[in-house]
Amino acid sequence: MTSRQVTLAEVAKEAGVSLATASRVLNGSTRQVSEELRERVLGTARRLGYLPNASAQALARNSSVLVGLVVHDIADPYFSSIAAGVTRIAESAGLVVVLGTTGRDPRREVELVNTLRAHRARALVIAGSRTTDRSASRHLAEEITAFTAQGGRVACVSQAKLGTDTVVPANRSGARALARRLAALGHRRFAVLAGPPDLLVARDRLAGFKAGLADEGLELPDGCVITSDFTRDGGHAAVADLIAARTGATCVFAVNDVMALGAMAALRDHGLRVPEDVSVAGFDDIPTLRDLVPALSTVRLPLEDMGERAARLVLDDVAAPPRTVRVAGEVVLRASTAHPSGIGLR
Amino acid sequence: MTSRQVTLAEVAKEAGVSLATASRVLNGSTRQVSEELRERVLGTARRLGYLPNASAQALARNSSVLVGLVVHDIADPYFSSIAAGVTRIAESAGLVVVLGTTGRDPRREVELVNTLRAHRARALVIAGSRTTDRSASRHLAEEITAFTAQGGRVACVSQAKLGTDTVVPANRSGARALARRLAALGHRRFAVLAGPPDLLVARDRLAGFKAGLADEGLELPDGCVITSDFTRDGGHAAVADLIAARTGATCVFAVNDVMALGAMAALRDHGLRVPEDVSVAGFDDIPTLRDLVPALSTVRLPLEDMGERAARLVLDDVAAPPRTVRVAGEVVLRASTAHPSGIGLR
DNA sequence: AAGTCCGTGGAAAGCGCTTTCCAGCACGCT
DNA sequence: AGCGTGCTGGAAAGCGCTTTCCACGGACTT
Repeated sequence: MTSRQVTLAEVAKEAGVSLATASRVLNGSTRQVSEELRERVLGTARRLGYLPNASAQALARNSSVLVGLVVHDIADPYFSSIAAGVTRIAESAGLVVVLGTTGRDPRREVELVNTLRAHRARALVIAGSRTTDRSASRHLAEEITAFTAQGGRVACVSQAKLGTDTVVPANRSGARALARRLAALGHRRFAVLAGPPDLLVARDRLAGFKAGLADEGLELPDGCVITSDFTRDGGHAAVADLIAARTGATCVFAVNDVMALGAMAALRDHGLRVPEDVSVAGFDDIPTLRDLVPALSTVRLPLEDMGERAARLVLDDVAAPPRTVRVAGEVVLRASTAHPSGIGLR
Repeated sequence: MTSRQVTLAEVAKEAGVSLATASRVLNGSTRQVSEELRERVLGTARRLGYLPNASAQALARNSSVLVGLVVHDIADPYFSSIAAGVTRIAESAGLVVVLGTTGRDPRREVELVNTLRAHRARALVIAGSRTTDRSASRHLAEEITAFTAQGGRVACVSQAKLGTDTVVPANRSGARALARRLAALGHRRFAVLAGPPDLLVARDRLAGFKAGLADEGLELPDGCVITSDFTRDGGHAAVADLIAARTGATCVFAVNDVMALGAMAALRDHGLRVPEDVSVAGFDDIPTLRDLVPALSTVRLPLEDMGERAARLVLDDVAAPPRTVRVAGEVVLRASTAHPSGIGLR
C-alpha cells in the first residue's frame, strides 16, 4: 500500500524536458530557464504531486537543512524557553530543527553531536551548562571540531569553554548583584542551594553570590552550602539538609528557579513561611514564575532571546568563531524576599 | 577548511575489501562476514574516523531514522511535557526527533507534515488540538494520507478526527466530572474561560463542563462563557471581560491550566482572593502547578505518558490504524477551590 | 564574412550508500 | 567421480538529485 513517490525524472519525462532543466526549475538555481519550459515543468510537477526527496538533495548538495538543538530536558522551562527561541529563528529561515535530549548525561551529549554530524546538520545549538568532567569535555570538543571541519557551525548557550560561538549568561555578576541586593535588605546569614558541584553554571552562580557577599563584608560558611540535583526535586530535597544544618540563615539562594520552587514547597511543608520566616531567591526568571505567590525574587535572563541569539550566531554566517555574546542578568526582587524578621533557620 | 569526510569506499579500499563487505560489516546487515575481514574493516573504520552519511543511507534504504513531532508552542508546559515523552521513546529506539512548531497556525501544520514527508520521516506525532476549520483539516488529512502512503506512521494527541492512531484525553468526561465535584462543593453559579471557539479541545471541555452542571440540575448561561486565547495571557485578559459581565459566579473554570494561571493573577490584580472570593479550576495538571499557592484544582492528564503512548503507537508497528488510546482525566481538588463563601463576581 | 559571446538545454558524472546477483569454494552425498 | 548445498566475497546497478561540461544558435563585433 506504500505508493511509489513521484521523482524528478518522472516530472522531466512527462514535461518533455531533461532532468537538468527540471531540477533547475524546481529548486531555484541561478541558471535561467525559458518561460515556456519553466511553466511546463511547474505545471506537471504540481499535477503529479512532486515532492523533492530531501535525502537525495542533501546527498547531492552535500548539505542539509537540519539544525540540531541539544538540551538536557525539554520539559524544563529553562530549556523549553530557549528551544522556543531557537525554533523560531530556525523555522523562519526555512530550516528544520532536530531536537536531542541528554538527560544531563555528558556522554549522550557527545552521541548527539555525532548523530547530527552523520546527518550533515548545517548548524548546532548546544544549550546546557558545561561540567568539570574533563574527559567528557574533551570528547565533546573533538566531536565539535569534526562537526565544524565538515562545514557545520556550532553555538553554545552556557560557558564559553568549547571554542565555539557562545551566548554567555552573566551567571557570576548576576548572582553577585543579587547577593548585594539581598544584603541591602538586611540579611546577614545566607544559605545557598548550590546544585551539583560539577556543573559550571551552578559553580559560577555560587561563586558570584559569594563574591557579592564579600563585597558587603559577609561570609558564606561552607556549612551553608547545600549540594543537590539541579532540578525542582533537588531543591525540594535540599531543604531537609538545610534545616538539619541549623545555619541560622534568613535568606536562601537557590542557584536556579526550579530548585527555588522545590525549596519553597519544602519550606512550606516544614511549616516555614516565605518570606516571613525565610526569604528565597532563584535565578533565571522562567516564565512560569510570573504567577507564583509569593512571587519569586530572581535574576532575570531573557531566555527565549538567548535561544534566538544562539540561533542567529549559527545561521547568519558573518564573522569567524569564536564569538561571545554576553547576556546580562537583571535582579528582580519580588515578594519572596523581605527584610529579615525572624531568627532564621535554626 | 572544511575537510572531506571519510567514505565507506575509502574504508573498503584501505581495508582491502569490497564496498559490499565494508557496508555489511558496518551496518549490521544479516549477511555473515568472516571474523578476519570484519575485524579489519572495523579497525580501519575506527582508525580513519569513519562516520556513515545519514542522507546517503536514507536514500539507499529509502527510509530515514527521523520522527517528526509537531506542537503548537514548545514553551507551553503542556507541549513540552508531551515532547519529553515522545523524545524519550524515540531516542531510546535510536531515532532522531524533528521538532516543528506551528504557532497555532493550521496552515503551518500542513507545511510541517509536508516537510517531514520530504525528509521521509518514518513516523510523526501531531500533538495539538484539531479545530473546526474544515479547509485546513482537509489539507492536513491529505498530507497525512500522502505521508502514510509513503509508509510513514502518524499518531495524534487530541481528537480522533484524522483517521490516524490517536491518544485521546478525556476532555468531555474530565470536565464533566470536575463540574460535578465543584457543584458538590456548593457552587451554583459558574463562569467558564472557554478559549477560542474553533479549538476542539476547548469546545469539548466546555461541553463536558456544561453536561456536568446539567447532571446537577445547573445551567451555564451564555453570558458566563468568556472566549479568549488558549494561553496564559488569554486567561489573564479574559478576567476583565468576566468581571464586566457581573455573572455572580463563585467558581471559574478555565479550560486549561495556563489560562487558569493567568486568570488567577488577573483576579489578584483586581483585588479578588482565591479561593475566598472566587474559586478557580483548570485542566491538564501541568508540572509547574505543583508548587503554586494556592494550589490549582484541575483535571490531571498524564502528559509525559501521553507523549510516550503516542510515540509507541507510531513506533511499535503492530496493528493497523486507526487505533484509539483513551486517557482518563482525574479530578484533583486543591486549595484554589473551596466552598463558596462570598457573593461571587458582581 | 569570420569570429566572439552570451543564453539556454541536455548528457552524464557524480554524491555515499545498500543490495541484488553471481562466482568461487569447500563440503557432504550418492 | 559427479553433483547439489551452503557460505562468503565482490561487481555493479541503483536510490533521486545536483552540477559540470558541452553543444547549439543567434546576436554582435571587427
